Amino acid sequence: MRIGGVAKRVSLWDAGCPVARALDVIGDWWSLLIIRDAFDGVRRFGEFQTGLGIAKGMLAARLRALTERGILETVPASDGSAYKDYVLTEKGRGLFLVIVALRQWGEDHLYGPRDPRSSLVDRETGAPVARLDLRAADGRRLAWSDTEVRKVARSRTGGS
Amino acid sequence: MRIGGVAKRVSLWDAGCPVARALDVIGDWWSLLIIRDAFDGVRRFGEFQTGLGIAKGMLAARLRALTERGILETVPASDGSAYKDYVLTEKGRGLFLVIVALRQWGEDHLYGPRDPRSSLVDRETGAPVARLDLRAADGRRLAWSDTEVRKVARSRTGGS
DNA sequence: CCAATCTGGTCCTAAATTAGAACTGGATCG
DNA sequence: CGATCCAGTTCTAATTTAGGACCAGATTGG
Repeated sequence: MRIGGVAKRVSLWDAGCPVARALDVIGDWWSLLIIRDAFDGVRRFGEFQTGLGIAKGMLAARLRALTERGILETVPASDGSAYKDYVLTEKGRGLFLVIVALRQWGEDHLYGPRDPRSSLVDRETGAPVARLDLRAADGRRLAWSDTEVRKVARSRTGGS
Repeated sequence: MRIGGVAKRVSLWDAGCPVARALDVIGDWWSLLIIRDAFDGVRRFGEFQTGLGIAKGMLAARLRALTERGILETVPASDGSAYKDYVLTEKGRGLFLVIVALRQWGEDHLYGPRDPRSSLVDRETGAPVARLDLRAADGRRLAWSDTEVRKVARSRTGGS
């Protein structure tokens, strides 16, 4: 007997691991790109749609999900029209360093020295921002091998 | 006439934006969780499979893709058996700060004060690591609104 | 050495998700 | 007021995912 599985996407929410839970919220193909555009000042449905090249149905579903999860909120359009803007909440703005970390990794490992790419700069000086680094509570720089995940209770869904 | 679309997943690779290109490589549902587990010392197929609760077919496909993309590599099993281990390459280890940024955001916004969760600590002192922060080249702390993405040439695929 | 079990996959099927295009209804513009 | 724009919704087809069954080597136990 050979019955097919149920393809319902698994949820990562019930994990003791904040990484898993974060990915449950923003770990799909489009959410972080929408959020990236929101950081760049994109606010309107149509702007997201043409900028990303995403299907309208997907975009509508993602904007709805991100709004329900408190990452975006809708406000009256800033141009005075009857439409609405999608803007980041405080929680959504908290994702800035996730975007920056992705950007720096991409710059380091996915482009050749001459490949054209955008760059994140200090608005005041125009110079590229510094690299992120991990530090101990007392300020010492830490490599990944200097750290470990302290596990909590028993959780069946995630290692860390 | 009403024909359905082709559902082939779009590629983000051809973007001038390092964020988009990074997500093209590790932006799916499972890759970052596999990488997270690899940082925690998981090396064997079966360990990933039972730890993540992922279907074996998906896991095999993801490990293959991550290996092809130079994020993981296979080495002879460390226990001397004829099997092989999956370990992070230098490129893969570069994703550590992405995981840390996701973790810190999750800790801040997805858990209540008493919800049990794992924690990343300095191995030497056992104290939680410091929060990531963004700095200018000269060391000034920067908020997201102090930065901007400087766009490059014309790229039709991504805003930043 | 042989059988049972374990490991690391592949293959198949059903269900869910995605892409793309058509359609719709209200807002705006001329 | 008619044409057009904006922001979706709806529909269909293709792809992806989840979950078992299945299978070939490696390992273990007797």
